[in-house]
Amino acid sequence: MTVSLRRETLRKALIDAAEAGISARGLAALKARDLAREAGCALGAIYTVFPDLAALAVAVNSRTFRLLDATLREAAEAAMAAGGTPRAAANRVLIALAAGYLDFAAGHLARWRALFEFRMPEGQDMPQWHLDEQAALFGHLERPLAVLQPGLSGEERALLARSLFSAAHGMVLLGLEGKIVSLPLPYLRQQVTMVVAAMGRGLESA
Amino acid sequence: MTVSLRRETLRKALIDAAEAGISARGLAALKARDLAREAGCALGAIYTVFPDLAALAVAVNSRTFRLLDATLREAAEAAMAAGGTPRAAANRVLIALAAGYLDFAAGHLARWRALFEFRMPEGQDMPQWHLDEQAALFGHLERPLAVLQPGLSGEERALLARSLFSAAHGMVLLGLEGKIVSLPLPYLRQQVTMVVAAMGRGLESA
DNA sequence: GCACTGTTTTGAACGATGTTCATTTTATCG
DNA sequence: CGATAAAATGAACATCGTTCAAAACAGTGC
Repeated sequence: MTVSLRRETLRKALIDAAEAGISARGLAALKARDLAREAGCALGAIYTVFPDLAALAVAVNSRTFRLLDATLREAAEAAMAAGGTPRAAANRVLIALAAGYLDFAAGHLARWRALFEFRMPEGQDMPQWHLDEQAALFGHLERPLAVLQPGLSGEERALLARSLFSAAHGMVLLGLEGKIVSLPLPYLRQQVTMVVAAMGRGLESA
Repeated sequence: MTVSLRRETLRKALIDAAEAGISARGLAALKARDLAREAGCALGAIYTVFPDLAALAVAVNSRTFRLLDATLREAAEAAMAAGGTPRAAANRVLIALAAGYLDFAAGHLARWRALFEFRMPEGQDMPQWHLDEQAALFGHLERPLAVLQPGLSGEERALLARSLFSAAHGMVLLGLEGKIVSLPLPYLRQQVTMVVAAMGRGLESA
């Protein structure tokens, strides 16, 4: 009992330290010895709680996904609440989701990058529960799409949601890539909303 | 004279070995000792030709960018040659570029991934000539966009080209991500062309 | 208290890695 | 050929993630 409590405490301390390190210096700076020092434990103690550093990185990414999920949910609800026709609201939600995604990425740059930079070590693959967390993000898009494209089957809608998310993700990714040469955030946001709006119009006139 | 020839030979042998290694086992498997063995040189010899392994990775990526550039040019020309109105041709070119990009990524998966997985070591940044190679890809999109959106300024068109490329890149990236859960290529190609076509329609009706 | 036993924690040690640089080899020239 | 400069070499170093024999600890019976 006390034992597992101690382990749980250490687990949290390690995730906290890893999250802080990633936020400050990026995923590549996740070093076992730094973590042990930061969390106040022995080097080997890390491996009594996580099988390896990859599992710790997944734990951090899982936190980030949950935060992103909450952020997108909030953005969608705010856009939905503004009234208007269902189609207008749905279009607003799509744009709000894209803009919200961009703002999240820009506002938590290092942690957001870690979501996609991270690769499982050779031979292992992502735990299913983490893949599910990722897939859940697409769900935010499916609701407005159901309004805009009521003729689509559930599977078709899921595919389209995935594609739209991916397109927005690409714009955010390449838009934030170079810290120096990249666009100022407001211009980038304008581009993202413009393209998403164009996709919305194009889909309606399909 | 003979000296610089020998260096040039070694340089090519190293890039060849690195390219083969990346193609077969990914960017993460770029190991100095493997390269030296493969290229038939001493470990230290690598550092007489490249300042570090990052520079070697950039050399490989540069090759890949040139190959991608040629592939996209070919795809655009083929789509252009099919005739029809200028607008129809331009729309075809946009779709052909997206599909061509997808096929390139799927057909040279590991090398294509290396283009975007690679990060410069702390403190250094990408050589400008390599950034230029990347930016040149957007140029392929600017020509059809000039037809579809003649009212745009050069800068606006460049921005839009960048955004459209980024959107397509995102779809390809996430579409090819999971080796297991990912879509079969034909379905993915259909999604990409569908979304790109929708963006084209949406932009026309802006 | 103490001895015995099983569990948990620890950090030195291991194997890999990128990079350096004293040493060795090779080339050049008088 | 001998002397000197240039180039190539690979052992050595610093830094990783990870392991595991040893030490510290916790419980139990007497």
